[in-house]
Amino acid sequence: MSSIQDVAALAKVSTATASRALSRPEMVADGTRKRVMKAAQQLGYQPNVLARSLRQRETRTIGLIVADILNPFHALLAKGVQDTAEEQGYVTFLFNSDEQPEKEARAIDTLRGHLPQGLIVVPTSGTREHLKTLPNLPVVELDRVSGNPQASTVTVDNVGGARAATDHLIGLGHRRIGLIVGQQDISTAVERQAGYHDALKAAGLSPCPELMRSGQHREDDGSRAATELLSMPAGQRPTALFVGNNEMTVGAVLAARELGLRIPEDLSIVGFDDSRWAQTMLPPLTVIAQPAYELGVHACEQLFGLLRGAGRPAHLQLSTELIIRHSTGPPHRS
Amino acid sequence: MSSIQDVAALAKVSTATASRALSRPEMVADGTRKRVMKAAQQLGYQPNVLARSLRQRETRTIGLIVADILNPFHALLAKGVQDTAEEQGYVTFLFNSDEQPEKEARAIDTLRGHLPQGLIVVPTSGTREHLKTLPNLPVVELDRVSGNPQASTVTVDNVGGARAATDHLIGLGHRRIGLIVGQQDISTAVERQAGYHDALKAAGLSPCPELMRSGQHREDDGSRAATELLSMPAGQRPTALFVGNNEMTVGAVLAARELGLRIPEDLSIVGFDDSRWAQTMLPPLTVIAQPAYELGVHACEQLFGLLRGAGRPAHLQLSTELIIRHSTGPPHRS
DNA sequence: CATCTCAATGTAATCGTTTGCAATCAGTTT
DNA sequence: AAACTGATTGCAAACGATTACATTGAGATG
Repeated sequence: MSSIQDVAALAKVSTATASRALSRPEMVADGTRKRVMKAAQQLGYQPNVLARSLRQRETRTIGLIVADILNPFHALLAKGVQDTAEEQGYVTFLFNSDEQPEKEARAIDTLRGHLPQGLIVVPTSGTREHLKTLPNLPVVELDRVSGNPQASTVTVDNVGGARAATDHLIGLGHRRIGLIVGQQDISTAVERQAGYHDALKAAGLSPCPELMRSGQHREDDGSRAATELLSMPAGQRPTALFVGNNEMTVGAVLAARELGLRIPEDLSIVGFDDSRWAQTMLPPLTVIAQPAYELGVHACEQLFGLLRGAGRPAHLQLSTELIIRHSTGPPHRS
Repeated sequence: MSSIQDVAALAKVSTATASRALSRPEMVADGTRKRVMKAAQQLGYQPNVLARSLRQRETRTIGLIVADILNPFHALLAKGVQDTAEEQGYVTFLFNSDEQPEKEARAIDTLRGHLPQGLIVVPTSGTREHLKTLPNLPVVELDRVSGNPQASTVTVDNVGGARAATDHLIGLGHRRIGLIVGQQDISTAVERQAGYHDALKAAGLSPCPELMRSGQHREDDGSRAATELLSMPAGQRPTALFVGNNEMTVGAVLAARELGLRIPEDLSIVGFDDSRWAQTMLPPLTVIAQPAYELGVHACEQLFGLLRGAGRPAHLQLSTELIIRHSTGPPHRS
């Protein structure tokens, strides 16, 4: 790799002038600038980002930690962030916490040494604690919130979404509606459960703990929870399920199939988060859709706001949309 | 952020000693080492990777460019690479080419300035050209090959996989077997087409151009191609399809449904690449499964081999596996 | 006791940029 | 002609680490 020294030598100027010719063209005489440009071109010169960042104390990188890159929702978040960052000339360091606080801690530690100028994180239960090692870094929490008062947040209206899902089921005539959500230490699970509660109460139904399950976010937790709920005796078994995230929804659908329940005749299902899987499964799934890519974009924009010195943390909430497909219908008489 | 200067000052030693205490403990007296360690601890010292890399001319980072992070296959590749790199203390810069050579060129340019020690890339048609700007960088091509003689490659046995898929269909009694693959400038598409050819020839069937379609890798290209093939008059219409990648397979399945064809009664389908979607669609899809995560792991290991100076490029080919589910069956008499 | 050895530490150069400050020089202005 | 201006350019100091080389001093050796 050729350095700016080489360029300067070839153009017969000092490194200072070479540097200025490339990054502050207006400070340099026309002829000189052209000579330097040409030299740079000839040598295929590419500035060494490390040296530049070191000197300028500005790396033009941001960190991004998602909880599960294999989950299409998170992949979309990541793409939204990364595309937006790139537009602004920023490079994204992408890490995966795999929902494990320890892995997240490691990612944060690694990140620290690379001096990102900001961090976007889909928090786990450990995030609030881990972020204390980065006291002055602008942080945006994405999709979930950790309770850290310093951080900006970009989320969806989980309560409203869950409420809409549950209302939809109630409107179809369901009275025993099961709930399956993720871990109780993740904000989205709690909020979606709250929306479910609200809807039941508003309809004069009393939330019943036996119909509610929570677990990890994984497919098999969803499948286990659904199997439990659906194995209840006929009169007590829920006639509909609201499942709080896409992975668990897959599990729930498979469990229902396993038990020979027809959807929607024997069981209605609403999932949270749309996906191609939801669109193409049979029957196509009724869902609460989230603007995943836009969440990522907005998180990144929020972060750039903070970088430009928009002092106080902001909280942006996007809305969700109920998409009615064919996995929901009136309950079977039983 | 505190620097090694701060640590040195607090421990009352020179920066040289502080540095040694932290990275070459054996060179430093016990007592001093402890003092330095403690000081580092107290200040929450984290070495500045930029400065270190600049001095050591070794960044401990690698670049990874995948073609489509939203495609679960690529997400798995990425995870395999990243997990493996992390184990070795390397950080991965992940970029997305979105199958566009220009985006890939930009990614490579950005990467250059960050001085990665190696690059893993899922090539597009432009890769061979773009890599010329990085003449001395160890490169591993993943999943596809660009024809660059410098690069190591980690791929699957596409010819064999496609042959197995086609043989399976032939074995079931199909004679008019349609082929849908990606762009002809991507090695995997070409190889899978070759495998399909081989199988037909070996069975004494003559490959028929009207039954073969290629397009971009996207779902709608698959759907368009399938619609064309399946709209042929009854006697000419293929009774089975072999589709060369996961995205296009989705499109093909949806097109078949759209046309009211039952799978596998009216149409058998074999896809390339297994996925959750393939497992859970109805009926579950017969596929050629690829070890996606392992591909990523091996690519990373190959790269580390090159970094440690294993001079010549190596070529690793993993095998695929035919998984017979329920999307394939004997042809309907017609 | 002089000398040698070797472990422990310090001094200062280095990596490749950017940038504050000083120097140069041509063209005005007085 | 002296002094001033302002546009170009160069010199050298940073940024924060690592490391070649020099220094120190304590114990071993003759």
